Order: sequence, then C-alpha cells, then structure tokens
Amino acid sequence: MPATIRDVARASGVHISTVSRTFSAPHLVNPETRVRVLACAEELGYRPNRAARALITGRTHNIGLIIADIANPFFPPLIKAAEGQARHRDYHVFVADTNEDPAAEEELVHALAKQVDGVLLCSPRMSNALIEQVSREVPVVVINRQVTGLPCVMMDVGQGARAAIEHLLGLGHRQLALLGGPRGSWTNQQMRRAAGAAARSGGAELTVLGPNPPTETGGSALATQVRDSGVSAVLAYNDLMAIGLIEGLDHLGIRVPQDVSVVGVDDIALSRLTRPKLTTVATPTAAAGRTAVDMLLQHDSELRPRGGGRAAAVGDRRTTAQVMLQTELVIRDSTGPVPGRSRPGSVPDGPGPHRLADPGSPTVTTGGVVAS
Amino acid sequence: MPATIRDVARASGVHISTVSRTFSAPHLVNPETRVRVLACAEELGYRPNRAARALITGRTHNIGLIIADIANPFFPPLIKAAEGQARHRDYHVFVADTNEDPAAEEELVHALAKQVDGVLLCSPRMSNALIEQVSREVPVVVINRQVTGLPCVMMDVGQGARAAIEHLLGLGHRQLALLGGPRGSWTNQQMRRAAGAAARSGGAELTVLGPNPPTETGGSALATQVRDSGVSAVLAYNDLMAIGLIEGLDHLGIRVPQDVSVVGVDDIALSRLTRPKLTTVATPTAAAGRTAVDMLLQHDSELRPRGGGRAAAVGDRRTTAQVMLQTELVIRDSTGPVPGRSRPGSVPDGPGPHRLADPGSPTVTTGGVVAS
DNA sequence: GTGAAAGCGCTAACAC
DNA sequence: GTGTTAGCGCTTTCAC
Repeated sequence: MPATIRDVARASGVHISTVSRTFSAPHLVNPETRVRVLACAEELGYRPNRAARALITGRTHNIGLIIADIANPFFPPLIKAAEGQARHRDYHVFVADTNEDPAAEEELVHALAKQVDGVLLCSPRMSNALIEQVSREVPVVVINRQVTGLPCVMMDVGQGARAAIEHLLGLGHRQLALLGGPRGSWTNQQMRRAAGAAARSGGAELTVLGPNPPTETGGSALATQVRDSGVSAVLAYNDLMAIGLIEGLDHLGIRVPQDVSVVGVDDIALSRLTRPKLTTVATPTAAAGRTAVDMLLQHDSELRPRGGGRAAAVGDRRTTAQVMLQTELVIRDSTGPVPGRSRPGSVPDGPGPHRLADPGSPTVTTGGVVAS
Repeated sequence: MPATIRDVARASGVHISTVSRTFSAPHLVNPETRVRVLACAEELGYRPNRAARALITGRTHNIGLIIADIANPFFPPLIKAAEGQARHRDYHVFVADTNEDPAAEEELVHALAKQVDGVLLCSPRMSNALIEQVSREVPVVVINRQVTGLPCVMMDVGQGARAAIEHLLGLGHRQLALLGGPRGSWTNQQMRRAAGAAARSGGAELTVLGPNPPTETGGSALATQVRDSGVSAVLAYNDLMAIGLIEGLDHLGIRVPQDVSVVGVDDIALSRLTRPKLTTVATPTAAAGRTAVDMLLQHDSELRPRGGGRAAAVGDRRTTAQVMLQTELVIRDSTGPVPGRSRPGSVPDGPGPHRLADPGSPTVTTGGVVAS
C-alpha cells in the first residue's frame, strides 16, 4: 500500500512529473511547489520506487557482492570496506553467499544482475568462460582471481607464499608441506607454484597435501598426514586450515612450533587469539574491497545505454585494469627453528641468500604493487 | 545490451506476450512454439528482467536480511540458514550490513524495500517506533528483539543467562559480574534482568560492567575492572567479549578458570578453539534464520495487492507470531570451582535448589518454547 | 493458443 | 516552471 508518485501528485495538486522532478531534480521546480510536494510526500510516507526508477534510468545505485563463504572470517573485512567505499559514492551493497557452490554463484549473479549496477565476484568458483559470459550481462569486477579481459583485484599470495617458505628455510626447515585449499581456487594455484619454486631454490622438499575444504575441519583432517609425511614445517592455504591443523596436531601430541612450524595465510582476527599466535601471510582484504568498488564505479558518470542503442562490449571498456595488492608476512609464535638443529632462541644457519628481517621487526613486507 | 523480451519475440516470430507466457506460464503455450521461443531466448542469452516483472506482479522473490555486524561470527550461521531456507522456496537473500549504525539501518531497509518481498531485521538498533514505521512499507520479521505487533524470532537468552548463573552458583561462586553489550540491545536487557534475578535468589552479588562494544576489544578492555571488582566469575554479553576478557585477564596474570570463571553467550565456532575452551550459552542461530524466513514467507501464496486496491495493514496480518527459541548451556573449560573453596575436581557445595546436570552430560538444556 | 492493449511506478524529452 | 507524451521491460486481462 505504499504511496505512489500519483498519490503525491493528487494530494499536492500538481502533475506527477513535477513530483518526479521534486525528487530527482529539485532545482528545476519552484521552491513553493517543492515545499508543498515534499510536505505531501512526507505526509503520505511516499518513497520513490527505486526499481521503477532504475527501469528507466538504467541505474540502481546498488552493487552486488558475491561471496564464496560468508562464514569464512576472511571476507567480512572485505565486505565492510566495500560497503564503506560504496556508501561514499552513494551506493548500497547487497551481499550474497554462494556456499562455495558454482551453480548457486551463477544463479545469484543472474538474480542480482538487473537489480544492481555491477557485481563484485569474490573468489569465484565458476569457470572463466562462465565469468566472461556473466560479464556480458552485467559489469563485473573479479576479486581474488585473474580473468583476462576483465578488471581484477588480486592479492599477491605468490609473493606471500615465497616469503613464508623463505622464513621457514631461514629457520632451518628442509622438509616442508603445503596444505592445499579448494581445487578451483586461483589462490591455491598461485601459492603452489610460488611455494614450490621457493622450496626448490632453497634446496628443500615440498610435499603437497589436500586439496581440502578451506576450514578448520579441512585443516585438522590433515594432521595425521602431516605427521606421517615427516615434515617439520607447514604452509597452509589459509589461517582457518592452519588453526585446524594446529588443533589436530595437538591431539596427536605434536607441539607447535617446537615439533612442527605452521604458517597460515590471511591474518584473520582469530590468528592473534589462538595459542600459539599464528605466523601468517597478511592479505590486504580491506584494500581489495575498496579497490574493487572503485574500479566498478570508475565509469560512474557514463550513462547506461538506453532504447535501441547497443551497449559497449566488454572489450570497449576504457580500462580493464588488473591490480595486484601486496601481502605481508607476519611472524608470530607458530613458527620456530627446526627441531634438533639448534638451541631454542639461537639463530639457525640460513639457507644462503635467504635472509630475513632482523629479530626486532616483527613483520616483513613482501610482494610488489603491479598494475596494467 | 542484454536481450529484452522484444528481441526474443522478433527472433521467434511471435508476440511478446507469448514469450512472456513461455516463461511465466509455459503450459499455456503450444509446445512447438515454446521450444522455438526457448531456443531463441537461449541463443540471445535472454533473461527476464526480474525488476520489471516485479513492478507488475508485486513479487521479487528476494528477501532482504539486515545485519548489525557481518564481522560478528554470531551471524554467519544465521545467514546461511536463512539462505538455505529461502532457496528451498525459490527465493534469494540479499544481505546488508549496517555496522551497528541505526541510521544506516534505516537507509538500507528503504533501499531494499521495493526490491524484496520482505525484510528480516536482525538485532536491529533502530527504535521500536522506526521499526513499526518501516514495517508499513515492507513486510518485516524481527530477529533478536521483541516488538509488539510484529512477527519476532527471539532466543531465550534470559533462560540461558539464568542457567549460566546457576552453573556458577553451583561451582560456589558468589561474587559475579555481568559484562554488558551494546546499549540498544534487547538481548542485553533480557540477560541483565534474568542474571540479576538468578544471582539474587542464589544469594550472590552481581556487578554489572560496561556497556561495551560486543567485540574482543570490548571484552579485553574490561579486564582490569573485572580484576578490581574482586569477582570470581563473569558472564559476558557474548563469546567475543568473553574471549577478549580471557585474553585481557591473561595479560594481567589472572588465569581462567583457576582464578576467574568466564561464561560466554552464542557458542560461536571460535569458542571451541580458544584455550581454555569456552563455557557458553548456545543460541540456536540457524533455527532462528530458518524460522524467520518461514514466518516471512508464510503468506507466500497471497498475492500482493495491485492497482487501486489497498493492502492489508499490519494489523490485518493473520498471524503476528512471536517465537521464542530455547538456548542451551554448554559447559567447557572456562568455568571451574571458586578458588580457595574446594580442591580442584571436587564438587563444591551447591547453592541449594540449583542443581546442575551430572558430570557425564556436557550440556544442559534450558529455556522453553513459546509462541503466541 | 496467440495477439492487442493497458498499465506497474517512474523519468525524460518536448511543448507551452 | 509545469503539463503532456512516450516508454523502460514486463505481465495480464480480454478478444479472437
């Protein structure tokens, strides 16, 4: 029963177009009329129907944000940052969670497509082909994955993984393991490649375990495999898995970092709260959220095509920038010297050129800023 | 440039109304025509514009879910459950985060109003008056708060708080503290009232600290106050605050549960991962999400009013049920006997009638199911 | 079974 | 400065 523009027009004795103008172009309407219209609108509790407005203007002032798993603490900071940035530009963000399900992902993006001006695809599990198809229906910015031809915001987990491996090498570890995350994950690929290369060039062996779900359970389930593999240090796909693994190792009577060192990725808030506090590769999630919104809204001012005209194809987009954000290794308490190689507290002989930050500085910046 | 219904009509040589029927009432169209239309639609990548459809049918098949703080791990299970339930009924859920800001809350509900068939208001911080006003614009179900005249889904934190206090009394504690959460929180009121009553009837003293933000920081900030107050047990507004408090006490050299017992509320996943594992009042968040969706979609079949007709006012709604979901005390490792009263492991003399579950059962069910 | 016409709530030329 | 007209993409009577 909400009042429509017609109700307000009737009540204030003007034509509906005047009411329309009162809201969308107030300066074009006589101050006196405006006051009267506004009063009637207020009285009737009238609110312009944004959907109807969007039908004709082509702009909803909404952004869709599609997330693989809202329960993963990695995402909330990104969501918050995106919302903040969107609000600055007078946009609202609608979040949808896909439960790591590619089918749900596709469905949701279609459901959102016409109700938003663009969609942020965060850690998508869809195929590249599907992402490209979808991007023909609605402007898209991809986060946490590289898709050629589309604007992407990535975090340099490759560099992060390398820094983590070098940190472990510096502590004397030579038998390493990598806990793999979800199979479709771009991040997973990057980490695997970089960690493998870093281990090789340090003369170490890297065992890949998994893939497993990127959760605590996924991590703890790999505890026995870690034990049996005989490695002394582990790099996990993310903090959740790292924490799960530590938990699982604990059950097996294996202590971290005395017996095994563990490194996570993401630096979620939780990683500071567990015992031991987690050594991890911090990813700039907030920056990613902000950047993605900016990229999506870059052409804010350009009107969407109307009527018979055809829209600009993806290829026509002025900029399909791909941004790589840097990561940072945060050294806490879950990593230590390889057991039986040196006394606690002493500095183990490093692996040659791989030198770490001096003990006074708790963090090491890795990675670089890239754009194109 | 997405194809419209007209493009499909042109391509398949039928009138647009036939295309429309092909999608919204396929049985009314000749199978052959249907196949042809569908083929053309597929070819052109046509998708019905849900916003335009909603304009005339009055139903978007979307639900809005407004959340106070998406970073609070309390919410994701609720969101997931709501999404699952909605999907069963062929609805999509759009989540919006308000950052605990009442103004943002109001703005978002208006932004969503016309793009969804109803809104779930989760732990709203708005005034009751505002909630009622909003409910005149769009169907609303309130979660975690009681608003007379509106459908509500609540969790019986009052019972939970009472069970927690009785548990502590049973362990011999007589000097208790309650960490208060956000001022506008309904949950906060319920807890305070119930905890106060339970303490009183057990002959114990209850100090109320706070209110503070419902976060780890909010909890750890109260550590010195807890120490100075001389209490031996604390009930926190939620798990996050409890965990923060434990962390803060740790810094002060106060051990949990040896020196001070701590109980949280919510039973977030994290509460099983910290050391000590947290004793907490488990809230049925998933059930709340499911129930709220069901209540919102109860009148699924009833069409929204159209044309000149007036909609049913809120008062006309057949059922404005208010559901109270029961909570459960989960006893883990953050609570123990009052220091200096009994040997560890021995059963302290209870506070009379307050008897707890036998040691073999880790959980105690509290609260009751209520409806109206 | 299909087409024609009206209209959901709104904006955007174009007159006046 | 304001009213008129057309139409966004779609559904839904109502004829035929």
